[in-house]
This record gives sequence, C-alpha cells and structure tokens, in this order.
Amino acid sequence: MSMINYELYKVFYLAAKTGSLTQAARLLYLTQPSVSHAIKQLESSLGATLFARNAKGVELTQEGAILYAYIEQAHTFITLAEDKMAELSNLESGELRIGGSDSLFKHYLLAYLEAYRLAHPGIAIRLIHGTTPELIASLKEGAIDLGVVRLPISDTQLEINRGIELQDCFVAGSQFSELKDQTLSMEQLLRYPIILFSRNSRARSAITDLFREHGHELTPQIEVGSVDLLLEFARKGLGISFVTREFAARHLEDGTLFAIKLDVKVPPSQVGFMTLRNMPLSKAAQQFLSMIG
Amino acid sequence: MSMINYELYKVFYLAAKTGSLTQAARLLYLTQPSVSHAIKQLESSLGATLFARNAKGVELTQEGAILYAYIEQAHTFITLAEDKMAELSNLESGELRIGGSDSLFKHYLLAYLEAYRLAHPGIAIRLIHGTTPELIASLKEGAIDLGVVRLPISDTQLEINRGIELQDCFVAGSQFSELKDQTLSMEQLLRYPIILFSRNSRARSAITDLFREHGHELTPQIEVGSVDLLLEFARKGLGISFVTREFAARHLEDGTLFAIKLDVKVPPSQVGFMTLRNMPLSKAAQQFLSMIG
DNA sequence: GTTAATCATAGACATGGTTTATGACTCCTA
DNA sequence: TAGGAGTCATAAACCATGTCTATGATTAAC
Repeated sequence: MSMINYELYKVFYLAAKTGSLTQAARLLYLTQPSVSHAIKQLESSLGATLFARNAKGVELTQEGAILYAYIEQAHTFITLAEDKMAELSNLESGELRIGGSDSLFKHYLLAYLEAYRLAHPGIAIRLIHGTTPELIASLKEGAIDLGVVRLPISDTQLEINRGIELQDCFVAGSQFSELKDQTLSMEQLLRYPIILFSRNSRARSAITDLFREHGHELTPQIEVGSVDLLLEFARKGLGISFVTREFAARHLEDGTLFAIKLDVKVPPSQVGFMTLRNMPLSKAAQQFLSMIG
Repeated sequence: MSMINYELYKVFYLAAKTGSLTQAARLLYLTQPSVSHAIKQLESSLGATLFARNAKGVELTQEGAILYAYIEQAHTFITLAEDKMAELSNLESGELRIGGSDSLFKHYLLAYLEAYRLAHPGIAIRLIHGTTPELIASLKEGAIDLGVVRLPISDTQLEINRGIELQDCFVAGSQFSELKDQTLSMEQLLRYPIILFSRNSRARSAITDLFREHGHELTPQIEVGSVDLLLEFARKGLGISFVTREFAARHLEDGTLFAIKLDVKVPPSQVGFMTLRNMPLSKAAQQFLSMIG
C-alpha cells in the first residue's frame, strides 16, 4: 500500500482547481512555499510530475490531469460527507427511531413527537412497535435508537431514563353507575365482568399479581388487544376495564367512563426510556430525550 | 469551509473497516493512542460521536455509519487514483501522442514505435499528422506530447532534441539513365521535368531557396502530396523527384531509382523532436525519447 | 480471579510541516 | 528597455502538530 498522506490530495485538488499554488495556499490558510512543498512531496510519492509551473501559475500535466479526475471525485464525496455531518449536527436531517407500544405512542409520546417534528422537520421519525423483549432486541441490533416501555427493566446493557408515572385503574361505564360512589374490595370487584389487555402485557401481569398476593384470582371475561378496545368495551357496558387512567382521561372527563375506587392501592407504573449503555445516542435522539427530560 | 484534515478520514476509514483502532493503527504503522487521538479529533470537528467503544473494539454509531458511506467512496477513488498513477509510472498504461508528417512516421519512427509498443503494450500510441505550424499549435494546446519535424525551428517556447540527419536529393528512374554518371549543374537539371512535394513543405522551400540563392527558379512540372507519390512518379519516368534519400533507400538499392549528382551540395536536413519547454513530459513520452536518444 | 484484550489519557518527544527570507524567472507596462 | 509585480523554487530555522511511551480503566473470556 502506497499510503500517501490524504492531506496532500486536498492541497493538490485546490492547486489544480485554482491553477495557482499561491491561491491554493490562500484557501488553505498556508503560505505558498508550504503548498509548493506539499505538491513536490506528492509528485515524488507518485513518481510523476503533476504540474507544469509557469509565470502565471500552474497547469496540470497529462498525468496530473488523470490524477485530478479521480481526486475531484474523492473531494466531492468528502465535501458531501462534511455537509451531511453538518446537517446531522444541526438536526436538519437524520432519523429518529423509537420503539414502544402503540398506546404509549398515542397517549404519551404524541405531543412530544409533534413538537419535535415542528422544531426539526428535516428529521425522519420512525416508530417501531413491539413488546419490551422485542424492543430490547431491536436496540441491541441497532434497529432503534431508544425504546419507551414500562419499568422496571433489568438489563445491564441498558441505560434507563425515567419518564412519567402512570396510574392504572378499573373503569366502567354508565351501566355500572351504582358503583360510582362506592369503594370496592377485590372480592366485590370480581363479581363483575372484567376486561383485560391480552396476555404478555406488563400492565396485566402487574394487576393479576397484585390480586394473587391478596389471595384472589383475576380472570378476565373478555381479553382485547388494544387500549382503545378496552375503553370502547367499557363504555358499551360489556364490563369493567383495567386501563391506564391517563389514557382514559378524555372519557373520564366527559363522564362516559368513571374510575372505580378500590380499597387496595394499585401501585403506579413508571414509564422509562431505554437506550443502549454502550452506544452513543445520535444527535436526533439526544435532542428528543432532552425535550422530554 | 470546515476544512478537516483529510488524513483523519483515512484513519477513520480503516478504523471503521477493521472495527478496531488497534488494527487500524497497525495498518497505518502508527500506535493505538495516535489513532484514538485522530478519531477523537475528527469527532470533535464534526460534532458527532462516530464510534461506540467497547471491549472488543469499536462500532460505528448512526452518524458514523452515515459518514462511512461517503468516506468509503472517497477512499475508493483515491485508491483508484493511486493505482492508476502507479500504472502510469510503470508504463503499464498511458497515452503517447506524437505529431509529425506521415513520411517521418513511416520511414523514421516506425521502427521505434514497434519497439515501444512491444516493450509497453499498455500504452496507447496516437499519431497526429500535420504541418509544422499545426503541430506547434497542437503542442501548445496540449493535444500532443511531442512533434517530429525538420529543423531548424525557432520558437522560444519549444525545446528541440536533434534526431537523425536526412539528406535530400534528386532521384530519377531508368528513363533518365543517361544522367546516372554525370554531375549536373542546376541549369542542366532545370531542363528536365521536376516533381516536388506540394507547397508548404519544409523540404521544398529549402531546395527552392537554394536554387534561388544561385540565381535559378525551381518550378516543378508536377506537384504531389506524398513521399510515396514522389517516388512512384519518378519510377514511372514522369520526371525527376526531389526526395529524402533515406526514404528512397529501397528503390535506390533495387536500382529502380538512382540519385542524381549535383555540383552544388544540398545541405542535409536535421530531424528534431520538439516538446514544450514549460510542460514536463509524461512518463510515456520520456521513455519514448530515451529509446531514441 | 486472573489474564489478555480493548480504548483513553497524559505528558514527553521529535518528526514534519510551516514559515521566513530570498532567488530565479516571466509577463506586462511605462 | 527597464521596472514592477506576479509567478514558483529553495534553504534553513522554527515550532506545532502528531506521535510515542507509559499507564489506567474497562470489559470479556477462561
């Protein structure tokens, strides 16, 4: 490998382009002898005279012209690279890939994403949904920059940032209005039809575990696959849904749903942003996290 | 202009390609801290972290991967450039453009060109024919590397190398065999039909000038456009041709033509190789001249 | 727990690039 | 035709940059 100092090619490029060592020196913030020396070095490394020197400046020789054709291309790519990196740095372009659940995207991140998009329209936002283990795998493959999930998570390779706290609760519609002012026990609640999120959900296992700790088995009459359906089924009176209070906010406000008071405190759940401990965040992701945190 | 030291991109390229600063250092004949420092410098110049460092080596970040896509291209071009220059240096490729007259090509250069082609089959040979002023213009435009012409030539921008000496003479065929053993004066010669090369020829003006100096006007009965026709017409007995003895060698030997002895010495003409004084010769041209010189 | 990799850091060092000063040359202009 | 202003080249002093040595921190593997 000949391994010529690439910096010499920059000098050569500018000398060839301007047709003057003096001008090249000016562009490079160097002196003319320095450029002269650099060109001489390149010439001796390549074993060819690259320029004809004359009183008006320099002119490419046959060999110099051939070299220039290649170096011009190389220079173009490097310039493009520098421009691109500047864009990325200025958040004028780039990609922000977030993993999470659809409900967290919709009810928690949406507002931030809108603000982010407005502030940095050049950055493409990609939302990838999956379960927590899937998202951890995606992170480790580099398919996403960060994941938004319910805590706790224990994986030494991950770095966790806490987000908001969410309070899960049971909600019902007007068909069950007799429960509005009561405080129910677990036993009492279990007499009613229960609607839960489908298996593999962190929220679901949290609540069934809580019931089990108190000696009760929480078995749903209906299982659904989305938060929207949980809310919809509860509103239609098909049963009592276990949902995140914050996600039901609209319906709780307009009265189509109400929260049921339990005599047992349902522990809140923490939302967290997980990133790979070893992998530095992209500027786009850094900026997004800083907008939230 | 951000003007980052191009040499840093070489280090970055190898680090990214090998996935290891240590290995990159080995390829660059540097130490690992040096590479580490170079990468850090590049990162701070670009305002982005390019690598995730871990115990096994380094891995490109999102931004690093984007940069790599560009730098890989640039590196490819530079490598191609270096390969090409090595080829040119080794005379494995290139172009040799020679200007001259067809007769000089055929009768003088041909042997050298054959040898050259055999020795350097990778080099494309281009012969451009034209008059001396045309060739000088071609030289100055960079359209040819060297010109082969009759001397003298006076142009301060040109560098002249002497080639062989050619002796012009009058030749005739068997129809004029009575002249074979005579030594003619100019006056006597002028009684016969003369065949000259068409106007603008250096050889022609040399001989007409010589006659004029002696008070005679040499006016041809026939003008032809090539040396071959000069010889052909003389052989057919159409007249006495003024040709270069060396170009007529074959016919002088086989007796179809003979040289006429004049009582005036026709000064020999010198063939020269002209190159631009200011423009360094390509390797291909240097080699060619050295084969002749 | 030990070993052997990795990269990072700090400071000493020296190579190499830069500068200054000057010279040779060419072109243009008065 | 001389003078001036531009070009690039050269040489030597300088110094700053990049390099190395030495060491540390961390991680992975055995």
